[in-house]
Amino acid sequence: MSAMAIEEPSQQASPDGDAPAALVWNRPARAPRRRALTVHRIVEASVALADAEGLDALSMRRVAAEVPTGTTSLYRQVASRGELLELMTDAVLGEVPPAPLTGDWRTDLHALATGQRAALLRHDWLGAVMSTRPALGPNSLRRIDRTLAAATALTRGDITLAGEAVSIIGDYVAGHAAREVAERETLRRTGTTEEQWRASLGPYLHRVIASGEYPAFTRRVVEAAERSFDELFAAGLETVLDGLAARYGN
Amino acid sequence: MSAMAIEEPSQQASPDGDAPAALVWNRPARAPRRRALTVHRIVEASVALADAEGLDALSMRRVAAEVPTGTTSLYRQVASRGELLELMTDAVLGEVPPAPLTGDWRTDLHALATGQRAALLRHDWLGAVMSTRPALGPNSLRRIDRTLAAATALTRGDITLAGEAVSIIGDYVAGHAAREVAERETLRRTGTTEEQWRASLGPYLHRVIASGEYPAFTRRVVEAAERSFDELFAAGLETVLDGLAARYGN
DNA sequence: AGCCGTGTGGGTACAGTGTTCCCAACTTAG
DNA sequence: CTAAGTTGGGAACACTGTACCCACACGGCT
Repeated sequence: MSAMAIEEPSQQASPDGDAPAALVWNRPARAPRRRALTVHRIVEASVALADAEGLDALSMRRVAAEVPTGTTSLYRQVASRGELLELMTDAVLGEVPPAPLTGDWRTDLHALATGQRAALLRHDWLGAVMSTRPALGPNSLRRIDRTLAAATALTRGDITLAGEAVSIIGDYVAGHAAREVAERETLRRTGTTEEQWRASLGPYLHRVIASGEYPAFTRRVVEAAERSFDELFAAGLETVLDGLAARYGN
Repeated sequence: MSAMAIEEPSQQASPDGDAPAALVWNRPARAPRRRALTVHRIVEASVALADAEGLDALSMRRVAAEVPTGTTSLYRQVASRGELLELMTDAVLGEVPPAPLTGDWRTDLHALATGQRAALLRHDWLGAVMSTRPALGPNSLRRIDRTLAAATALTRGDITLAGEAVSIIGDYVAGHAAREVAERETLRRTGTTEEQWRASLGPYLHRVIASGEYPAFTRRVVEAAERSFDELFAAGLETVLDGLAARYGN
């Protein structure tokens, strides 16, 4: 995201010793000196790759090819693929820092939840990683901290109750995003568009409906109005916030 | 679960033709005739294996070894590993059929949500699978149908709103269970007990706290009372149901 | 009674995975 | 100009899912 200007650690940087600079730049053909292999560069390439092709495509060899570097050179910067996933998680959680709190718990929790959802949708692998290993990096902690602070305004200072509230919101957001991402993932995996997928489901759905064993489901499929994920999330989040207000709040 | 008694399709079963039965049982050493390889047996073994050793251990070769049969014989009953996962999902969703509805939406939705959570906790791989591919098997549909029916009592017959409500509850349940399972999974992966894990986190947590950048998180760690997952789920579910009551209800 | 087509079980092979061990090459210090 | 040491990367190992193909046992026919 932030274009970090990487300084070349060349001889010019040395404070004294007027070396013949012109000659330095005329070095063999060795390229302008390969940038050092850093965790940052590895994580950046990994996030781009996972965004574009999914977690399955994120093999160490593919990452190395994208950086580019040798496969096993990665292991000098990163202990394992798992650790790389953790670094990626924290990196993307830091892309958009949480806005400063307004003091109104409902506004603040709404904004934080929406931001979390945005991150989960922007990187569809994020949910899968976070539901496997706990996110403990600084960016993750910052988000948790701000959310707790916002919830404390709701629970009138009770930190235990604030923790409960944060868990409840977090669980809902994670669950909702997971379902939305699952649908995308299915389309990608089967390589179909939404219409094609729906069409391929058609015959089976008809049999299900014809069986008469699922009357409510049938009504749902036949009668119910279509709801977008955005609408559903908006409704769900309001519902949860209403519940929290009733339970803890004023 | 249900101990299905599988009939041996031996020659004895053939109605006529008094074959010399004694000789049949004295066949080479070919065993008393191997049970036929069925999807059922494969799924059963797969569920057991995934429960015991996790999804990562569920390779086709391991499954075949457990059944037992040859690896590639599995592909005659099951098209791919993905399809096997779908079959496993529906199998475990059918283990405990949903109780008949009482008519009180709150009681019914509570029971259905609790049952769903129980399934997700009983098989810790279930959440990961369901958040990758949509569950469309008969047992899954039955659960969805019953939940929709229960929610329809809340929304006074509006099936669109009932669909919303079901999504919201489902998302919360899935999110909560995912977090609980993630913790278990982490312990298993690192091969530590909860205390060991906490201890290994200690130094890092102290640095985090000492940094002073996460005041609310620090309060949470230092002051907040411990909440079990069961307590949290109970509180969260009540909160969501409260919210639904306020939004749709009477 | 003998035979033959059919379908089931399974071995081999291929392209890929994460990771460890080791070595070569380049940079810097003296 | 040499010595030390850090960094990059190749080869190998024990795995993975799955396509292809081949034996073999059984049911129905002649």
